[in-house]
Amino acid sequence: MGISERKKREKEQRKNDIIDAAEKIFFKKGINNSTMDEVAEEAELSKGTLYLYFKSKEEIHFEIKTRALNILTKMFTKSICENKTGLENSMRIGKTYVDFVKKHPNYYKSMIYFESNDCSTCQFRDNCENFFKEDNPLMISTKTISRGIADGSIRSDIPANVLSQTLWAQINGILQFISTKQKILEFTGVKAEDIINSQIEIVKNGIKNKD
Amino acid sequence: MGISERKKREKEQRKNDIIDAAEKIFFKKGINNSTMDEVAEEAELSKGTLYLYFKSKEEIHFEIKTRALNILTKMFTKSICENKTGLENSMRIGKTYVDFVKKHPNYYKSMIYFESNDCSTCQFRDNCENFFKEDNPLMISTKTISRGIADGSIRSDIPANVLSQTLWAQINGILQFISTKQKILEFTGVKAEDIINSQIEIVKNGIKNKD
DNA sequence: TTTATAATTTGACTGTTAGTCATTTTATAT
DNA sequence: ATATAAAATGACTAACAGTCAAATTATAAA
Repeated sequence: MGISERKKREKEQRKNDIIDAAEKIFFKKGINNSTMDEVAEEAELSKGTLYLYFKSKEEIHFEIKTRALNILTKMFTKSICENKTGLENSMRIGKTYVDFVKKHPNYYKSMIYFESNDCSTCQFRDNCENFFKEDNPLMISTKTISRGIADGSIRSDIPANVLSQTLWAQINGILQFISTKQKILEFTGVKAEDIINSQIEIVKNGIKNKD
Repeated sequence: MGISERKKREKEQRKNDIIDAAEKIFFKKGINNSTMDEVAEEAELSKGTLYLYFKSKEEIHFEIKTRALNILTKMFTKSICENKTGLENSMRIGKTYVDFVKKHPNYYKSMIYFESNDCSTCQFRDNCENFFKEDNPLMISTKTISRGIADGSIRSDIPANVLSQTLWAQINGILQFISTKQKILEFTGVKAEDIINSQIEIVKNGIKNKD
């Protein structure tokens, strides 16, 4: 039946409209200074309606984070060149993540917002949930590293998934530092760029194969 | 005059008692599920009194974070051996941080709680404030790396403060990953220990001098 | 077209909690 | 014993996430 299909589509559309509205508000004022009433007004809906589509404010924010991860996943995928080594592609992925943060600082913020809660205590949905889907940044990184080990460009004494998670954790730490500790950078006269370059240097030397 | 000195001492003592009480409550239930009324009850004071000693709930939490950083600073200081190379001491510092997280998981959580807000938008006090004091973990790390560059154990092409901040950011990322992404570890069959060892391997190879 | 039914939306309302402040209690000085 | 200053109180306010009975709108049937 065509009507129920249309309704489903409309429902999905409305969900997206709400996320759009929330994005505008959250990105402008920060999630903690944004109210559901403001989101409702931006979406031209009543507050009650928001709760027909989402269980909570946090869930809306989770959806924004999911958008962020989807963008990042696509960028990772694009950054891989088939004719380059695994090591080179791994480095390219890292640089792509840096580009992502520069290009989408608000999406990045929505990602790190969740990082302070551990998944075991998360209320409604899982902090890690997005990483059990087939396509996600960590998975892409792991595959790339596997290829790097296979093609001999990356050291083989650390399993690909361990190495991948280590690098993922590292780069997250680096990006979080740069994004949240501008004052330390200023105070010590260090440029974000310096940290990035230093990170690249360390990783390159740290993971390359030395046969 | 003895009385005003005693009063100052008592005031300091009371502040500490309040932080103690808040610690008990926050560590048991998590800061977001703890109320100021609960803290007041634990401290055997009225809620109003809490606000004579602290401007806000967040400020109390900030004090807990400061305690955490003080403990970590002491542990870092202790872990340094004068008769070891700068490289060895840098690695020891990293391992000490891991020990800290194992020994004081709640203090560690109180540290990462602040990491999602960037300093520029912080309301009352600065996310980075603790790092402008003479003694702090990052400063100790920088000094150690400087010595490592001087004694020839650490590569000299990256300035000590840049390298130090890079490693600090890295290890924070690693520890945050391990603390908050247990489900990913489980799902992929990776042990926290594996990540740590992998990190150690990468850093050692990444920063050692190769004359 | 009219009426009945189902789906969707509304916004006033509730409960919770951070933070305030006029009043009371306690400590010090005279 | 009295006056004054310091410290503590807890009832109160404001803000806001989330709810739900009632109203509105869309679809189906007569």
